[in-house]
Amino acid sequence: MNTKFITNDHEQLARFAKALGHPVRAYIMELLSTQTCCFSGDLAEDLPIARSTLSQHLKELKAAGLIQGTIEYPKIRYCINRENWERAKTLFGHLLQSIDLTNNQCK
Amino acid sequence: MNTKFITNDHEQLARFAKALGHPVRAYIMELLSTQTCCFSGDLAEDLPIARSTLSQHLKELKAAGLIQGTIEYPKIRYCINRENWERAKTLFGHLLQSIDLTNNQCK
DNA sequence: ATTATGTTTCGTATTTTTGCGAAATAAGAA
DNA sequence: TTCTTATTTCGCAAAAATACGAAACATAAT
Repeated sequence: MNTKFITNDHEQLARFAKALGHPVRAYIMELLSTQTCCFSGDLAEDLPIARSTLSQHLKELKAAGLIQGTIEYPKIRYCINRENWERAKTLFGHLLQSIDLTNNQCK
Repeated sequence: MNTKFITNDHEQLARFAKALGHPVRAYIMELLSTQTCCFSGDLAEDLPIARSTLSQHLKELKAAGLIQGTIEYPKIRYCINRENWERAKTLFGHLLQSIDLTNNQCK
């Protein structure tokens, strides 16, 4: 996108939103909100998808910057990327809260 | 998705997130956070995309329940869908805030 | 050196998304 | 009735997302 109206913030928000835009990925992020870390294998036991598919979802979350992985052979420990999560929090928070619905109603 | 782990909330969050997962749609929602309503034609003048493409983005936001349109010939007035926006606020808010990053760090 | 383990990458198929221009639509104005 | 206006729907093409199984990978254990 190249316009003076669509800003980097819009692009970044869209990138984060897109990453959360699949039930499996939403589930993973929610799981990481209740426990500090997780492993691909544990997720695979809960989810009705192939391990290779799960791996791709993790890859996408990582590409969007929402998670990061550290190798602990033979496993890989995934956890939230703090810095980017704060950014997502700010961007979503701004959008969601700024709308004062009491004053924002089409009659 | 059909698993006891992925809930309706995950599905709904993903649906909202997916709708926000494009710069143009993120822009539109942000615009609707600063002004009560907008018209497709006004958006079209700001955005570097075809009107038919813009129309599809509006259609998707509508399908996700984030906006609604009321006809005012020859225009259509778009505004936020209050009820669903509250739901989105709750779902995103829950996910984003629940993560206490001070206690959620992989060493 | 071989095997075992947890995970990813590769190759491929299917579906969905994104985008455009042309045509259709619906109602008000002339 | 015909024209104008704002927007959508249609038909299509190109790109991206989703999914799978098979093969590859990297290291630790045997």
